[in-house]
Amino acid sequence: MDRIARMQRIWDTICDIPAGSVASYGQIAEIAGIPRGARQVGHALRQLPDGQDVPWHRVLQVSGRIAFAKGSAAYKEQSKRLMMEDVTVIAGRVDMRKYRWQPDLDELLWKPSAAWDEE
DNA sequence: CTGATGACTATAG
DNA sequence: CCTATAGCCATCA
Repeated sequence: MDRIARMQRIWDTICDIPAGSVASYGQIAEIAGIPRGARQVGHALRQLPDGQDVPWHRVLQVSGRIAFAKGSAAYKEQSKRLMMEDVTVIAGRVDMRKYRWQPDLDELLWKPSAAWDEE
């Protein structure tokens, strides 16, 4: 799997996160078929071109914290977007137990590109 | 090839 | 809860 395909799968997986839910970098990596690829998810998002419909703001650290430095422009933007989806953000933190995305088997089967077709 | 880096994570104190 | 450490792994100089 080359660099482009990996990015594409990461973006595709993030696009599956429903509004009002969030996921961690590691969770996205795992679903995209890249175990221990949390940093690669961050890397793919860093390269994300503007004007794309990828809901990058729904991706948080496993602790529920926003990955950007508190007060930075990106931090504010992400916080704002989450609030717009009725996700409560307190001091840059989200309650993962409440908002964490939990795709069921059907949802995964519906998008085979994600979980098992790695070759 | 080697070492540094980073939108990460798990663990220990 | 926070910091420090140690793994992690694709990229890049």
